[in-house]
Amino acid sequence: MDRLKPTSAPPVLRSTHSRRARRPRSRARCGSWPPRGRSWFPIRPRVPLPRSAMRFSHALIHTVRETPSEAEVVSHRLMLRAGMIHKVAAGIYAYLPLALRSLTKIMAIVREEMVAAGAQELLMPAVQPAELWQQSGRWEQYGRELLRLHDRHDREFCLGPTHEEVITDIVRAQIRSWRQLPVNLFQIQAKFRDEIRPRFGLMRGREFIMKDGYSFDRDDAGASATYERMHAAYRRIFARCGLRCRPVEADSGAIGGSFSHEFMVLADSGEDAILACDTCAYAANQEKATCRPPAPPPPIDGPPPAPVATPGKKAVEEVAAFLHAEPSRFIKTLVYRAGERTVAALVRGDRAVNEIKLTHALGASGVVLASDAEVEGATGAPCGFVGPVGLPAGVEVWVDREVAAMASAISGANRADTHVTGVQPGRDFPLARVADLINAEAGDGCPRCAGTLQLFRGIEVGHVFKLGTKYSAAMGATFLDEQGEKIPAVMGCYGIGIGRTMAAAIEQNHDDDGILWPTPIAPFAVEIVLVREDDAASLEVAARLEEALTRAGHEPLVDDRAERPGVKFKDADLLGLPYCVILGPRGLKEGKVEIKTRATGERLEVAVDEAVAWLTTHLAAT
RNA sequence: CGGGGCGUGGCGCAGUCUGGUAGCGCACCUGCUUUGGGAGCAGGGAGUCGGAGGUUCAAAUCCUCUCGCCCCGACCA
Repeated sequence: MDRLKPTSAPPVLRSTHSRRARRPRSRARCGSWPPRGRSWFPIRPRVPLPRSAMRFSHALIHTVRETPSEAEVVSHRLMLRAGMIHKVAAGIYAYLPLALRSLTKIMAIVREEMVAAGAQELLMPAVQPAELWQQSGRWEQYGRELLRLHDRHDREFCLGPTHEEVITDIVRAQIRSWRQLPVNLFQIQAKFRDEIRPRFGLMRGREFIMKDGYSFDRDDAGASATYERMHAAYRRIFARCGLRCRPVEADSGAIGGSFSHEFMVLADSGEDAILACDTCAYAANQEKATCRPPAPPPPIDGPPPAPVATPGKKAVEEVAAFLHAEPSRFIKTLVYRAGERTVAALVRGDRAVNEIKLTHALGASGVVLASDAEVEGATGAPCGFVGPVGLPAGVEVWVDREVAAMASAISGANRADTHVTGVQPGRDFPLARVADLINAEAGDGCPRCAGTLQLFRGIEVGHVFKLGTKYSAAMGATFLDEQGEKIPAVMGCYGIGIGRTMAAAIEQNHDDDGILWPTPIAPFAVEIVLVREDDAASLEVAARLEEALTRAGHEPLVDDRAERPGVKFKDADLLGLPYCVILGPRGLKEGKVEIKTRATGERLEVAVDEAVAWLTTHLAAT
């Protein structure tokens, strides 16, 4: 501020913040006036560009050349470099103007499709009373991910990680009769989940913007129809956002329920593993995916199990190498604690236990791998030498389907430094509890057809659940049916991570230079690079183009900064708007501008007067 | 919560082992030159070295405690 000495230019003359524009182009041209020091005699452009959000020189867009060290994935890195987001705390971000423009477009698409599919928008509070969560039973179930607060009267609240409780509270107060159903309600709002480890920028934040929708139907058939309608709407939403995405069958997780699909954007940086058939449409999250069940074993009648010394060999790999046998010939016995129960899970030596499947099989709320001491206490054998033959009665034995189908296997002997060979499931230990307990892997057979499963990584951008009556029954969201009978509504719930969708779009659409925005969700449609922003003729054309494009509904961003052209080109590539109009004295001499298509790098020269029409045609096509 | 790492101008880092003038690059400000793919020269502003104790004549540096952030794992959208 103290720099504004009498010699500096009066503010009124700062028609633009362009450094060059507010000082004489050339000292020589001005002779020796002013004699020395700062110029107070700026040349104004003939067509001054007023301050505007669409002028780079005044927009809050601060690009950086260096990659911030915290960014691990490309979307995070590019969003930081392009000045789209600002971290306020771990997993908590401010959305700067550029990001918000894109988010707003995604939200508009979501709204359109949700409304078209029969849903109504509402807005619920972010802060929710503990009471509602106690009614659904989730106050206890939901762990520390639920951020709990106390108000000044010491009453308990939480920050909403999701809104089943509140929506059910609303509907039970509003809905009395079957005539009012079905209803389908959604909101777009900031959610808060106190993630153990937020990471990857907007991909897994603690606060995040989510579209969450909830449907209430009279019966299961109605709920299924709504589910299908939402499923279809989601496909349209993600397609319109320019995402290549695939619905996969999913585990319904803590929200509870019976049937669910996740919408996965395929990306190497994805946190979820997906198995998809190479032949049919089967695709599922690895948490849920099954593979083709094994063929029943040929009947054999081998000798009884024989102990074999395996000193110090604990891991399957070690024992397998020691005995010169394939890991797939082993039975791996993993001891879990599920509440008060002690469970032995038997899987083939080359397989990994899927704890979610095990939890479901047990009907438990969760399982934890037992500690070494617990293992030894329960089985009498040190960890690494536990096996199914001769386990104490207190241990509940669960057998994977593949193990049940093994003709003869090697397992721990329940004695230190010893394994047994020739173990025959069914003969040497009971097959009372058999289930699918393993992670399906790439190369496994498809459960639906003769195809083979392949492994992909994906980012979950949307999730649809059929909830059933879990919340409506617990919280009394009932209505009277045609027979005058009071029954709970059948619910569904439908989420879309808005910020995550934007991040996923960048994951899927970028190159070494920056983002390649899909047109429908690009913050602006076109960037006009003023090669020489101090050139009056260029400014005049830029102003005309900007106005015409705006009138045509195209939202241009004009880079009028007093930077060298190279800087502007690099930033244009980084921001990645679909089209870039390069406007400089060189082309203007022939009445032309250059239009660059960001995604392909194609450039062509068009007459100034044709640029708007060209862009209109091409923007409409994408 | 377990394991690992990092906190030094807005950003990226050096300096810490071996205590002694806080430094570099980018960004920012000023001037001049330059101007179609991240310019050059000159000048300048900006840092309680995450915080609190302690040791010492002297602490970014050594010790103790604490807070924050990042990565791997378990958890989850």
